[in-house]
Parts: sequence; C-alpha cells; structure tokens
Amino acid sequence: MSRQWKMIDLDTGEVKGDFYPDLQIVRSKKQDEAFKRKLQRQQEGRQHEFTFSDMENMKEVVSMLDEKTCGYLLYLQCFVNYENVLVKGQDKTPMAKKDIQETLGLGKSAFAEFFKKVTEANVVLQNEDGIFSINSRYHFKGATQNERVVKSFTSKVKELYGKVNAKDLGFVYLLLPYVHYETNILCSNPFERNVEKIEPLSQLELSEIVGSDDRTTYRKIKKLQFDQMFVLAEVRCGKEKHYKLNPFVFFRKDGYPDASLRADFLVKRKK
DNA sequence: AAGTGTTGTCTGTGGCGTGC
DNA sequence: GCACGCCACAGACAACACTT
Repeated sequence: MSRQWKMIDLDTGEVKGDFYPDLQIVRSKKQDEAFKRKLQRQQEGRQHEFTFSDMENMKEVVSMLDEKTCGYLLYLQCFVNYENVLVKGQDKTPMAKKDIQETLGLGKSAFAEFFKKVTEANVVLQNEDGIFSINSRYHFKGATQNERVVKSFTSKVKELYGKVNAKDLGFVYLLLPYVHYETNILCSNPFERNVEKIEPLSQLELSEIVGSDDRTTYRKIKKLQFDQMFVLAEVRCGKEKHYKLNPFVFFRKDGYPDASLRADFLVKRKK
C-alpha cells in the first residue's frame, strides 16, 4: 500500500483531493514550463529530420515500379539510418521483414506483392545477415555533395502517409524529379539556376508524367492535403498556371524553408 | 512459418453531363 | 473551355483457405 495524503485549502479548510507521495511528484510551474520547452525542442529536432532522393536515379524506380508501390517506398525510406538500413523504434534496431509489413500497415497478400516488386527491382536490398536496406542509389540519409537531390522531411511524409493512400503518395513520388531548386516549382528543367528560364509543367504535362488523365490529376491536386496544408499549390499568373510542391514536405535547398512560405499552402477556409 | 489463390468490400477513376 | 457533381465499373486490399 502506498502512502496517501490529503490536499487541503488552508484558507477554507476544504479538502481538495488525494496525493500519493510514493507515486506522484510536485513540480513548480517554472519547472513544468522548462520541461515542456525541452520536449518541444526534441520534437522540432526530429521534425526536421530528412532523407535525400536522387532525382535522376529515382526515375529508374518509377519505370520499374507502379504508382502505389512508389508510394509505399516513399514512406518506407523515411525509416533508414545513416547506413541506409531500415530501422525501427527509439533504439533504431534493424527491421525484420515482419516489421516492414507492420510499418507499412499492410496485410499478408498486399505486402507480399510489394516486397516481391521492390526486391526484384533492387530498390530494397536484403543483406547477407538478413538486414534490410534501401538502395542508396535512390534514397539515402546523411551528407552529400550531389545537388541533384530532393530532401524529404520524414515526419511530414509519415504524417502524409496516414492521411492519404499509397497511390496518392506515389503520385507525389513521380513528381519529385521535377522540383526546381530555388522555388519548388514543378518544371521540366529543375536544375536550371536562372529563375527566368524555368519551364513550368502544365496540368496536362503533369498528367502525362504520372500517367493518368488530366481529370484525375486535377482532383488529386485538390485532394492532397494534410494538417491544414496542401501538398501542391496552384499558382496563377494571369492565364498561366503552374504548380509548386510543398517545401515543408519536400525541399531542395539547404536548411528548412522560411515559415512565411507556409501561407501558399494553407487550406483556404470558406468565408 | 511463409507463400499463393479466392472472394467480398470499399474506394478511386474516368465517362458523361451541367452551369458558368 | 474550365470547374466540378454524379455514377458505374475496375482495381486495391483484407480476410480466409489452402499449399509447400
């Protein structure tokens, strides 16, 4: 039996409740605030964790795997460590095959199909010791000199995975090789440094890239949102229209996008 | 234990149509 | 010509049964 104390308001003599000194502690407001700040810092640190995707090589993946498989892959590559090994949990232990299935939240048959496809395409590799890793030709974590890469903020991709289906995530995956360095605009020449020379992709061109009709693409752009933000923003300049990918999820430059950019992607509330 | 096949349910896709 | 609502159908997935 643990000790039990009573809390009494000294002004009124009223009994306010029970206190168990063996089970509970009293923390000052100041301590509590410091603790909350610490927790927030930790979470922000994790929020800005990212992986790289090689924009040129990943086109090979697109040609080998179908849209939904690419979607699962985009989510799965969030779980690599700096050796590109798929890891789980706080202690970052390597994932077993079953862990991969659970991470993706798939049933037996759907997972078997996915696993067969990605291993045959050599996108997910099984090492001799039974450890699974992602082929670093396509996705990797850690420093790089390569500029033809796009960063994925893992916490945002994970959040997105919970909100949309794999095919939708695959849709985004297919667009990643077309993200412009400075502006996040989807264009046919993403490595062009001169902003004047960007050739933005039209809705029709986007449809061709993802291999569905313009109607479906249109609906996806409108639908893809999470946490009160759109994944794609439509930018109108008179009659011209182009599309921008959300820099809080995918970003090419160093560091983290400026918070003012967020406004472009906010979900507009009616009135 | 892990892979394969079948079936039922649900959701997304794309055709058609309407209003602006 | 564009935006989008409706709807039938196809495809994706889970659950289950069955095989190796």
